[in-house]
Amino acid sequence: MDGCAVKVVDAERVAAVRERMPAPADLADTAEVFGLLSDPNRLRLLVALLDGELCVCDLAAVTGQSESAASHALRLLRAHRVVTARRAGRMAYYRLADPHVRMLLDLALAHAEHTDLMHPERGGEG
Amino acid sequence: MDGCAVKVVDAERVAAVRERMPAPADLADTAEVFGLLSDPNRLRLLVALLDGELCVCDLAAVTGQSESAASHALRLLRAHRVVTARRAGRMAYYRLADPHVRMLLDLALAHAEHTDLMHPERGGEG
DNA sequence: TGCACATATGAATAGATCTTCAAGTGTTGT
DNA sequence: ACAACACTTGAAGATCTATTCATATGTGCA
Repeated sequence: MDGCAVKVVDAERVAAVRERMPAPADLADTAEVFGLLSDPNRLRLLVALLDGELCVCDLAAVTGQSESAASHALRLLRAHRVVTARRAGRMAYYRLADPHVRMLLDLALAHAEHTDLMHPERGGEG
Repeated sequence: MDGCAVKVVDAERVAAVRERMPAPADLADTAEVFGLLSDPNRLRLLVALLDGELCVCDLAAVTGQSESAASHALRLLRAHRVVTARRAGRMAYYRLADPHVRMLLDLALAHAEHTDLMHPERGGEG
């Protein structure tokens, strides 16, 4: 149960916190989801999809990246089941597949905008 | 208003979605926060701090990394105001500084564990 | 069939990130 | 002052990630 090579000050606290630590798999999974949201272009893609589905070329246009880049990003998101694709002829319409990611996006963006209002000095985009 | 080099299928939708797209600075900021949460070790650090403050060596012990690695990670988190440090003699006690990050963590972890219960086949840890 | 289109994919390069090791800062106790 | 301690920092190397260009897949239309 203990294989840690560093010293400990408050052994009791450490043990308690370790107890409550989620399973490594859950942590890894969560970190991966956050990782998917950590790229501005992917984030733009997902925000664009909050309103509903869009095809790849429109997603590329909205997010200002090449279709190839968008496709690569969507592929990643698809692999992690964050989005799903619906094919209609030669078009592919993507939509958000994960309500949990939607919540994360809503929460994070609301706070970003809110924080921006409260602390405009931290950076802005004139 | 339009400097995009790719073609568009549904110009109206594209324009509308562009309207609703948050400011680049907000997007960048949000992506950065997600990026901070996208590393398993940093995530562990933050989860450990959900209960309250801890010193660096205990954080290192809880998260199973070297003190150096923990310190580097905490430095990053501090730089982005996700955690703050309180100094007490030669110890440094870190705590979560950003309620918004706390919400993100709660939400994401709850979902990870929940999803794990519902879809255990996606991966598990003995 | 053949061509144009919408998307997908692969390979390669450039850039970012994480971990480690070594050394630095400031504090406590003798 | 000195040494042990808790933490911080810098630099280097290994690994990951993102973007681009070229090409592939598959659809629709003439």
